[in-house]
Amino acid sequence: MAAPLALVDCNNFYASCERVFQPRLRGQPVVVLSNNDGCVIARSNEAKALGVEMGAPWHLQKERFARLGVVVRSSNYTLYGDMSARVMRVLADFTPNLEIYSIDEAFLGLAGFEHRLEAHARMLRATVLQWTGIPVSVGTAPTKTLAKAANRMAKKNPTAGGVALLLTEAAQTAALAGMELTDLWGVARRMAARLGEAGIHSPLDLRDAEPRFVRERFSVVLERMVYELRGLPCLSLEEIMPDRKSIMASRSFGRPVTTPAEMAEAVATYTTRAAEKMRRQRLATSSLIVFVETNRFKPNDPQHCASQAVQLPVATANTGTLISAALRGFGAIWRPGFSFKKAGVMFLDLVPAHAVQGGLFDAPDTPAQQRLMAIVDRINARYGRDAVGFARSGKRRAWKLRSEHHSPRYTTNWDDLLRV
DNA sequence: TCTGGGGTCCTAGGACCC
DNA sequence: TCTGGGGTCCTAGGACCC
Repeated sequence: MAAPLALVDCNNFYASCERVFQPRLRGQPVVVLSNNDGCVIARSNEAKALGVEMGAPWHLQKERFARLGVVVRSSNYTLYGDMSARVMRVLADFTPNLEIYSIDEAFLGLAGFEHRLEAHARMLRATVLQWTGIPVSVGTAPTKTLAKAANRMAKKNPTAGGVALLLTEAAQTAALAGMELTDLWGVARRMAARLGEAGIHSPLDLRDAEPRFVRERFSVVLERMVYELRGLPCLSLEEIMPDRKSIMASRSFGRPVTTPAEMAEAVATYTTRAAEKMRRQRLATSSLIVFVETNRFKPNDPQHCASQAVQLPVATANTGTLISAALRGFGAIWRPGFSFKKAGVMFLDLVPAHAVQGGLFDAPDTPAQQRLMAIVDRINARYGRDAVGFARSGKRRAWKLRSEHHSPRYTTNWDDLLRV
């Protein structure tokens, strides 16, 4: 059998975070609301038991919540991010192979723990609870897809104690028999409908389907799922988190926005926020999209949803440059006479940005350049963060050198660099 | 009045190249 | 009748996830 892995998932994560800091909320129905307090994005078990739906618009539920005694919290993403980091640090003590999958989930490679998988899972669960106050569920299985299913069992089954293992085919068959297609990781409503048309009505049907048929009729993704359900791993543990491929900042407005000045301000604000996020991840962009939307929930109002891509000559993480580019794009899609509900900015074509303060950015391409960047980083760490940077002029890549004794100059000669 | 904010991957089709 | 074939890149749109 493949080396087992575990999926650890924080229970009702945002609601649990609120409880850590307000213990009196324990045992009470708690919901957390989205930005602008628009709709429900997290529910405690007690709230779920009362029939509170995910995504329920708050303005339609206010009175009902009050009647039922549901405690309502506005979301606090900074807090949740911090709690997430604490949980992940504890998990790192329980495996050498950790993949942080989302703010509240992680996969743990468990090679070497085969002889005590259940005890390990229970110890992990107790430790996370004790050190962070967050309850988690642990699902252990030979593949990620089955670990997801195991995790679901651990959550649903009150006698499981938050831990479930799907290590044998018999256990896997029994578990899948109790699930709907849409309970599977990667199958949502539309895909389930299409599968139904092909005579696949349950997770067991899918597991036992012919992989080639599934690939031809559907996709390679679904074919992989067939194998995963059979216990043959197709999705590996990704311990190194790859760089983001896009970064977005967008918001719905609390009230309709009709003037270009207000819209432009929103675009500038979101651009600033996205640029901050991007710099935190040491990335830069040469391509952005700005978009605006009217209120899609008011079909009788005039609708205008538009987006505009803007290309920059070089990758940058400079807020001013990005704002002026975003506003240029905004100018192309702004139309008077509409009530806008939402706007946003997305950065694409992200490249590693080795920061040059106030300068240009570009990414090292070749392995040789990457090795050189490691040297550059060390020089900068020792002599100040922008002692050496690099830039690009047209298609020509050049290193930008600075020191106390020389004015900045560009070079393509590595030996120059090593003399700095 | 009021309905989230992020992300990823795959596919299909067209342009273009040799 | 047939009208090269293979490869890459780009874009738009769909589907899914947390």
